[in-house]
Amino acid sequence: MLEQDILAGLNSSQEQAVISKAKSILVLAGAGSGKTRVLIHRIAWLIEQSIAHEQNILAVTFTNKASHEMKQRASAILKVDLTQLWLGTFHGICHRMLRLHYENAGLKKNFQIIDSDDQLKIIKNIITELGFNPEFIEPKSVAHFINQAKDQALRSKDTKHRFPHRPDEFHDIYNRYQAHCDMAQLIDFGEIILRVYELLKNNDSIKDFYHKKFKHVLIDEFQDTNHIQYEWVKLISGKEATTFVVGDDDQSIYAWRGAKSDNLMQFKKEYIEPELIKLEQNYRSSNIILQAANAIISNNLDRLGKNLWSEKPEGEPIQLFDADSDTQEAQYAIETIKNLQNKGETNKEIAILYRSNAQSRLFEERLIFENIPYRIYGGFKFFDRAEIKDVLAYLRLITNKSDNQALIRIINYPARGIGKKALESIRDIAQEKSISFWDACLSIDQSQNTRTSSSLQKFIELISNLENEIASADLPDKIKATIRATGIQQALESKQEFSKVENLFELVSASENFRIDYEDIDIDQLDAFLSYAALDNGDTEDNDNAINLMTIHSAKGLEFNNVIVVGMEEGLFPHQRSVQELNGLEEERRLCYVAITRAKERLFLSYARNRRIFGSFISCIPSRFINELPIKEKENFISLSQSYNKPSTSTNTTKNYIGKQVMHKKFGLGIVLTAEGDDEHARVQVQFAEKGVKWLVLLYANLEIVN
DNA sequence: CAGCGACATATTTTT
DNA sequence: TATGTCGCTG
Repeated sequence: MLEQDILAGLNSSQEQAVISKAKSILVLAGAGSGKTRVLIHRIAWLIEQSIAHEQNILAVTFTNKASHEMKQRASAILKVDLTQLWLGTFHGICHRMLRLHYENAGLKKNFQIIDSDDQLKIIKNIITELGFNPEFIEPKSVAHFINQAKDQALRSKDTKHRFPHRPDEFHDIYNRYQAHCDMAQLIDFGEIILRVYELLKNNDSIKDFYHKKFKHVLIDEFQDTNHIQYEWVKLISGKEATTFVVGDDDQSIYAWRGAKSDNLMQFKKEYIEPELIKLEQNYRSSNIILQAANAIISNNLDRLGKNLWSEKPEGEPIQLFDADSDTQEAQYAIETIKNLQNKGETNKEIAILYRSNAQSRLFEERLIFENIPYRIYGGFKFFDRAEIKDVLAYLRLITNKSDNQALIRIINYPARGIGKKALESIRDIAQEKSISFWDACLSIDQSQNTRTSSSLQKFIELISNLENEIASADLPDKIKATIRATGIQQALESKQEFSKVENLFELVSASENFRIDYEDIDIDQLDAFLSYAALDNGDTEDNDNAINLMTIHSAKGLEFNNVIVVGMEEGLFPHQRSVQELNGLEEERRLCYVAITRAKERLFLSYARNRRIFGSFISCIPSRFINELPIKEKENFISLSQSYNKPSTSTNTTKNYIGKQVMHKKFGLGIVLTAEGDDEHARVQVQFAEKGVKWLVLLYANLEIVN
């Protein structure tokens, strides 16, 4: 492989980033500017030029998808299998480190990862145990509190003075929750990072090991890192390491989850003279689309500043559709799709993007009606399906008898006569003797001779026999045996739930394809698979040619020839609740920026004047983001509107004002937000550009409709 | 212990 | 509207 091949086709900024020899490098990469490419090519460059061996490189992403893609593309360029390269998600990398140093991290070899579902269940149990009222101490708030604390590297002993406004119960539950997880050898998502953070902080020899190992640390989507991830990056990079971070503050859309795009600035301040490289040439979108994106995002004040440009032609105008109703909007989307199909566009190059999941329904209905294949992203994850979790719970219990959560899940599924009462007494015994639920089961079994105890006896035998049976079997056989011996398959079949049975066999084939990536880890195949199930959503690349439906959040990182952004209305997008949050509006605007920049060739925007929300119709006004578009340049936009229901003329006139731009002699230019009343009582609420929001009686106000 | 009706609840969710 | 959770009853 020649040097030119790795650098071929890169623009000068991209090349600068790829070959930079600075100690710390901050790449501000605009949407569609080839950021993934730069990361991949830099890894290839470092290896190819023998600047670093692959085992001396650490590359971190946020999603499994991104890390898979990077690994694949990097090894394609180098034409080698990059087995020694540490490339993965924050959680994947940290999990690997915990497996390597489990003892130093205070864990046993068979520790397991729990998802947010399990976490919530444990918290609920603890709230009940402590006798708190879940009406006041909401399990979800507590979960959020705990996760937030862990994201800031805070243990329960620290939270009391850091969050003094929180009720004492929160701190107590956190304390108890962590004790429970430690006992059961379970770690939640936040814990994966926190444990490694503490491990590196407190164990110099392990830290030194990684400082010697990793000479190049590369982080993707840096704007999405939270506090502890940022600190983790600092900890794992030694004095000799080069730190290379890539991010885009304009695409920070996870601030509500604790992501701090400020970390980009922080990096600039904290690292010694980082080389700042901006990737501003966009290769993705037509110029008209790019100009629209730039216009939107320029309304944000909190920006590092970047101006995307493109050598691409203007391209096709953006279509703006003014729909009477949400159903008409759906109809519009379908017509648009059909037109695109007639132009030869394939379905997988068409996406419908919306702000919230509930909006997908109408589009689905129309697509089904028209027999157009579609795919919804971000819905159910394979490993989250109940039947899958049931099978895995059996295996979790077998591999780790102190996993109470797993036991609770399956002790009576399929039903075997161990009800609530029996479980209560198990819980009591476990609490009293400070033992696991499993050990509690064993102790009950010995002491009594009742109906429940014979059911328990059978349960214990089932688990023990299964454990023996699969002890030396390979992974797929372990799963097959579990499906069969536990009666899960039978239970589903008798309920005619055949698609769930199919999923069970999909689980078997998932295990057949599973292999442990890490040779350096001494880990049981089953433990590895269970962790994989917790950390990977099991999404498989599917190649069927279907229309893509997803939220804007899940569209980040993707691109399509044709993008239809629907529901561009005040209250929906920007979402009502975000407008009230601190900096919420700017995040919504970034979301809008992300939505627009997904489009390569054609962009369609639509809003509905009336929408059914929670059962009742409400009237809506177009999103402020529509007004922020450079619509004056008419040739760049096609505005479409169809009125099926002609508004009646004399009465009911206020409705015609909603959303319109109006001119008032005293107050100047404004936009009508809502209206009420008829005839001489008709009033409108106007948001004036300079004078704020006012209610005006139409009869006297002398409003002039501008557009 | 399953099944039903009452009741609240209703952004976004990389791991 | 639609979905999930809770508590009571058969």
